[in-house]
Order: sequence, then structure tokens, then C-alpha cells
Amino acid sequence: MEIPKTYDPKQAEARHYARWEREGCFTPEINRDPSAPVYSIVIPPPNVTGSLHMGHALQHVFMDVLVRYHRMRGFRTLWLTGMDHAGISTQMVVSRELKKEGLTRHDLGRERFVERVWEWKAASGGQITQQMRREGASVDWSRERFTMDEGLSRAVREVFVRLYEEGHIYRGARIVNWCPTDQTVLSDLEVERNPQGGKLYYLQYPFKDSARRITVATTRPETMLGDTAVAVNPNDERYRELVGQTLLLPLASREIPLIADEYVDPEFGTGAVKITPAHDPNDYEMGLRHELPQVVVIDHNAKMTEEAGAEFAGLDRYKARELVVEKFEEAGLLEKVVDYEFAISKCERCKTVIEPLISTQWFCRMDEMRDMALALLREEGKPRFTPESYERVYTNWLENLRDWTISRQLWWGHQIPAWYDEDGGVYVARDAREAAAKAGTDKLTQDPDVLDTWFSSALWPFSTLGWPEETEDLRTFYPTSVLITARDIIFLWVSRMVMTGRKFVGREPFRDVYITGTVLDRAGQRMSKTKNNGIDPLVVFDKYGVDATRLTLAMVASTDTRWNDAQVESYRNFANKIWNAARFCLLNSEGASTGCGFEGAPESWALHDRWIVSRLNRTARALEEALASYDFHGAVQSLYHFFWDDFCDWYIELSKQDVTANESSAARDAARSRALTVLEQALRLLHPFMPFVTEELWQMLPGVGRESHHAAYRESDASPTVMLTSYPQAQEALIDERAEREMQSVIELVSRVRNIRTELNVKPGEQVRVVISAGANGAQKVFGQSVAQIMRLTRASDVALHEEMPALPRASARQALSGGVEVAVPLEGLIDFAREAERIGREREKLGRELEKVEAQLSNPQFTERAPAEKVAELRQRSDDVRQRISALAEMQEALEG
RNA sequence: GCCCACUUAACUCAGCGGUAGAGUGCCGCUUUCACACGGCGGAAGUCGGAGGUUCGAAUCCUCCAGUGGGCACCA
Repeated sequence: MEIPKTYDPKQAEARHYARWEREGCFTPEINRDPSAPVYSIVIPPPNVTGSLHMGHALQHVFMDVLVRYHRMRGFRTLWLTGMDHAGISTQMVVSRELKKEGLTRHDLGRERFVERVWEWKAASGGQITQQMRREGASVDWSRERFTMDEGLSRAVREVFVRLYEEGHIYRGARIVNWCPTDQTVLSDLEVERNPQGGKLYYLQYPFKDSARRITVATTRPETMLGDTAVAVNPNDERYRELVGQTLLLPLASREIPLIADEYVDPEFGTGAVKITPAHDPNDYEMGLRHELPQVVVIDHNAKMTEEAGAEFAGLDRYKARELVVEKFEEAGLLEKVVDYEFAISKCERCKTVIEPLISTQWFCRMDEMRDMALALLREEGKPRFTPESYERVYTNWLENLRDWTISRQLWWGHQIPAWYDEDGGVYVARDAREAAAKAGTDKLTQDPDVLDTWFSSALWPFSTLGWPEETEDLRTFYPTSVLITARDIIFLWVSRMVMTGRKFVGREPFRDVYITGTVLDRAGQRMSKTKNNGIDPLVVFDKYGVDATRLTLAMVASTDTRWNDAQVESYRNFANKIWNAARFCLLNSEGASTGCGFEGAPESWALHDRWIVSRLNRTARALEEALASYDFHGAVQSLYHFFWDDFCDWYIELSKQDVTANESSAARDAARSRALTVLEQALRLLHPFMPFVTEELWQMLPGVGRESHHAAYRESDASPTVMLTSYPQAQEALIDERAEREMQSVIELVSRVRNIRTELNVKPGEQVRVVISAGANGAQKVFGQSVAQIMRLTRASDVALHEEMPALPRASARQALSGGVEVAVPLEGLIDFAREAERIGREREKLGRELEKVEAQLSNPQFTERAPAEKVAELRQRSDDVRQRISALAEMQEALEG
């Protein structure tokens, strides 16, 4: 058999995914066990405009690990994928294309524009679906969904109608966040606030009936044209007498009142605030409280209106600002201008400064659904967040939830299912026919607006499964098992899914929520398009392989982590290590039986065999525990150390002599079978994390086939694959504490002898003699069984075992081990006495320090009285052990001096 | 301003009440027949600071500092 020395990830990655997909391995239907438990995950649908970034790759790894793991455990497993129509983003992308042709969407008209978007989607949307295949994501492509699909659109209309009928959805004029560039309203969550350097202008407004003036401070002087009051705090001594008086609004020549409101902070600015109800959310609220008129001076294009006055009408808001300031200065009413830093609201997509405007929009009241979500958490602990701390983030937000602006002035999206008759009557219905029936006429016009993209996303866990139909999929896979996502959409998405799921399906959409960490760049900054500091996962795949990248991401788990190529490289090396361990087993597989090689009672097996089986089962147990608690970091650690340290460094080395024997024999074949068996089990354990290298190697193993599959998959037509084998489950009976302890003492012995060899400069090729005194307890038997292995691993010509250390030549290097074991390496003609004395001295010092610490604790009566007896006994044991080793070392030093 | 998380070896991170760990890097030795993307051995940390609880604290509590994030904003 020809096997290259180095693993080539690309080769393996190109081979397996297409076959898995073709043979239906990713669909739940592959599972033929009617009583199989169900495991399901819906993917956070990436934008149709999106391409794969590190954040996706990160989430996908966790989902794929869990999905592959549960599939191997025989669960009827569904990982449902799809895409989001991403209203604003997609409309922007297609508009940009049109611009290249010198067109705007208005030139096309709505219908043709929407057609054009669909064409764009067909041609270049959804790059990410191909990229996900590259990741190895075992999603069920046969159930792929798109938020604008007919089925999902129907769910959207159904939810809208029901919410409307129950009075949760209403239409009205409110102050909203308006993006003058995108020409649409935005929800609070689509607005970002950034600190920005600006100016604070102090403007003076004269009183009507006196020569007095009052000074107000503002960052937006142009809005003063729409002022309808000035407010002060009712307890502010400076202004108390003046409240109720009339002011003359400069430039506008309008009379406005001086009012009192608790909202005003007397400490800030001058303690007097200009009130512009039509252009500021806080002023809007105050305007309602005081029944102030709303004067609209800025329009949807962020230009001044006629109402702003002839001089200003048509001016851009920033031009108007300059002009207002100029006019105030001319009038001697500009008190001062100071530099000031404040938070400015911008459109999350296009970064244009938001203009708060009064506009007629559709809103959704959240109080009832909010209360249901809070009760669900309080009473049933659902969803359960990992890490737990996000539970508070979630509840705090819910508690302060306000009405949700759900309409958008876009063309791409779910058009609002509301129709108007010629008299302006509103008919909310599932379709035009139903609306016509309600209206008693078909002379209706549908509302031109579409719904917020997140409205459809909020329904994702059930709309994708066929709701409102009572489908088989909905019954089977809802609620899903876990939702995995980044923390930035807990509000935008997670909370809304909980609310709609609970309300419309009657159950929570998922039991658990796992919030991933964030992959930061090398400098600790978030990766972003604008900073251009993103690391492309596809480039990393090319450089180090998908499996290595997956392990790196799995290690990130829920901690924010700086990207570090060295980490990926180390897992690339790990993949190579797996490859070569398998290579060794395969090159020595001739004669291996189809049986597992572990025949008969475990007590009859060699120590290293009992040990590796114990380690294997312990690892399986650790994996089960880690994955049940979403401890991906711990899971990777366990796998890595089991495979590299236990299997490669020790098991293969310990069994090498048997496995590589020249003569064919039953013993050799059994040893070969055992190595292959452990390897095969290890590949299964690794598979959810490293699907490609494990499949590549598993395919080469002798004796694997469909009969290796989990019972649930044996009847399926899929060709043999490691992904359908059963995941190793820990058998407690095979976890052998004693074997692990005994093996540990052999490992310690070998390590100490190697240490002597290195420290005393014994050449690698030089053979040594090893003398062991094992005391009267069982250690002698343990080492006795392992003599051949000890010889091999320490390059010894001879291993002598004694109860007591015999007389040794002065030129001997010695080590005291735990459990009263001593080892000596006679080194006639090689040993440097001074150097050896020094080495022993160092060792003795180290132990001395430890003894001091242990003794201090033991001599503390508080400790011996209050600590658990078990802990005290443990410490006494250690104290004895260290003491014994120290005295052994002292003896050795004396011998050297003698 | 409020809330949350983080601060452990040079770097990236585990550990979260009972002898300080891993990977990378570093220092030796090593191309012996699975693997130099390897093997063997080794050095390296007053666990951000200060208090407190406890027989015992990296781990629990309080305060402080720094970093990151979220929420709310004062016009």
C-alpha cells in the first residue's frame, strides 16, 4: 500500500462531501429507526448577499460538530439551512448594479425591479451555500429555505393578519428613525450610535413681554425653526417665575410658551431646552405630554420644508444649520459655540445620519409577547443560555422593550398584506381576494411598504418547517434542540423567535441558546469590512486545511479570541499526526484479523492494552460530558491529548515491537488488530470535529463496511462512511483506574531514565543498563511485565528488577520516583560526578520546597481538624512520599561523594 | 451613567475552593525503519492591584485599575 508521508487536506476535502450529499447522508430520512430520538438545529440564515466570513465559519463548526455527533449517536438529525432575503442590503446591491447601467429602480418600476432582484439572486446570490459545502457542513440541502419562498411568505402574512386581528399590529403616525439615503424607516435596532465630535450652540430666545432672553443649548440649530416650546425643570429656581410666559421664536417669528417638565436636567447646559416635537424623539414625547403643535421643518430627503420659511425651504439640513447660526449671530442672539462630543445615530447599513421624523408606519406592540417570553424564562428556564450570563442581557432588554416599527419603504421584501379602498379604509388580509371579500369591493390598493426583514426571520424555526400547516416536519423537528449564534443578534433575532414561536406554535423554538465568542484580528479588534481586517476562512482552508481550521474555531468556543495562525498550524500538524499514526497502522496491517484483537476477559490483556482501552473509554466519557454542556474547548483538548499523547506517544510505541515483528504470528496479528481497532474508534471520536481526514483514513481501514454503521443507518443505501458509524460510548467497566495508575508508573520510570540520559549527555545510540528497586509492593510485578518495553523505550541493554536497591557502582545516576521506586543507571566511564551531584541537588531542593509547603499545612491544627479527612490523608500520603524520595536522594548524594 | 465579560508563562488560551496547565515560541539533544507538520529532555508564571470570607483562594465576596462589549443617553 502506498501512503504519502504527509496528509494533503485538499485531496481529501475534494473527495467526500459530494458523495455524502449525493447519498443523502445529511437528511434525517437516512435514519431508518422509527423510534430514534430527534435532534434538530436551524441555521441563522445568512444574507443572500453574503459571503462566508469567520463569524459564519465559527457558528457552523459548532453546529456541525453537534449535528454529526448526534447523527452518529443514532438521532434522527436535521440541520436546516437557508438564506435571508436581507431587504435593505439586497436592494442596495441590485440598485448599485442598475446604477452602472445608468438606471435607478424608479426607472424600472416596482414589478420589474423585483424581477431583477430575483434574477440577481439566481445568478449571483447565495455564494455562501457553496462555501458551506467547503466547510463540510452537514446541512440538509433538500430542505433549504429562503425567507421569500412562497411557504415562508405565507407564514409571514398569516402572522401579520393574526397579530393585526388581535390588536398587536397597528398603523399610525409616530416619530421614527428615517434614513434619508435609503429612504426608509428603520427600527431602533438597525440604528447605531457613535460618539462624534461636534458643537453645542447656545441660542438666545427673547421673551415677548420683557427685554429678557432665555438661552438654550442645542447640537442641531436648524431644528429651532420647528420649535414649539422651551422647557425647564419645574424645580429650577432660576426659571420658576418665568414658566408660562411667552417667547418669541427668532427667525420664525412665532410665539412659543416656556413650559416646565421633569425631563429637563437643570445641570446640563443652561437648564433650558428647546423643544422640537417633529424632529426629536424626546421632544416628541414631551410634545405629547404638553399638547404642543408639531411643526415639520425637515422632509424625507433631509431638506428644509416650506414651513421652515422661505429663506430656508429646500436647503439641506447642514446648509440650513450654517444659515441659522449666521442669522442668530447677525441678530446678536448667538451666545457662544463650544466643542462638544455626543452620540450620533446612523443607519447601520449606509452610515447616513438618521433624521428623526414623524411618519405613518406600521408598528407591533410587544407587551404581550414580551410578557410571555419573560414568563417562559422565569417559569420554565427556557431558553437556557450558554454562557449563562447572556440570560440577563436578554431579560434586561425584554423588560425595556418598546413597540417595533415593522414597515419599511422598500420594494424587496414581504409586501404588507393590507389593502386600502378608495375612501382610505384598511383591510388586512391573507391575500387580495380575502381583502376584497372583507371590503366588499376589489377596487383596492395594497400598501406599498414591505416588512422589516427581521419580521420573517422571527418565524424561521417554524416557517421553515411548514407552519401554518401542521406538517410532519413541524411535528417532528419543532422545537429545535439548540440555537447557535453570535451575541449581536440576541435582541434582533433570538428574542423575537422566542416570542413568535411561543405565540404561534405554542412552544419555545429551541431549548438551548449557545452564544459564540468573537474571532478578533491579531490586534484584538473586531473584524469588519470597513476596517478591512477580516481573515477569509477560505484562505485559511487553503493554507491549513478545513479540519485544522475547524479545530481552531472549536477551541474559540464562547470566548473572544484573537486570531492566530500558529494555532491553526498546530492543528494542521495534528491532522498530519493522525495521518501518520494511521499510516503506521496500515503499513502494518497485513494479517490483522477482522476481529478487534481485544479477545477474552480484560484481566487477561497486557497492561498497555488495558490502559489504552481505559483511556479510550475515558475520552468517550469526557466527550459526552463536554458536548452535553457545550464545552467545545474541553472536547478538543480531550481528543487532542488522547490521540497524540496516549495513542501515538505511548500506545503505538509500547506495542511497536509486537506490531512490527518480522515473523507472522497470531500474537503479531492480534497486536495489529488492536492498534487498528483503537485507531478506528479514535477516528469516530474525532469525526464530528475533523470530518475530512477521518473519512479519508477510515475508508482505507481493513474490515470496515456498512456493518460498521450505527443500527439506524444499516438499512440505508449509503455507502460505508465513518459519519454513519456509531459514536463510541463510554463503557464504565472498561475504565480501569488500576491499569491507568500502573501505566503511569511505567511512563514515569521511562521518563526519568530518559531524563538521566539527556542530562548526563549519554549519546542517543549508546545503550545503558537500568536497575530498578521496586520495593515490596506490587510495583515489581508491574515493571516485570513491562521489561521489554522499558528496554526499548529507554534504549537499555538490560533491565534489572530488585526489591531493594543493590550495591551500585559509584558511577551511577539515580532517581527516586513516587511510590518508593528507585531507578539507577550505572554509567561507568560516562558519568561526571560533580554534574550528577548537582542534578540530584536540584531535584532535592525542589522536593524540599514541596515538603515544606505540605508540612506547613499538615502542622496547622485548623487544617487537620476542619478539612475533610480524605484531603488530610491524601496530604499525609504525599508528605511520606516526598520524604522518602528526599532521603533516597540524600543517600545517592552520599554514595557519589563516597 | 448603568449592566456584562475579560485581565493566568513571551504569544493565544484552559482551569474557577484543595500539589499552577495546554498549544505555539524558547533552550539542549536527535534525520533510529508512522510522522522533522516528527521524537526525547528542559527552562519559563508573586494567576491585574488592594482588602475580606475560609483550615485553605487563580478560583467566592467588596473596592480599584485596565481592556472589550451591550444598554441608555443631556438638549
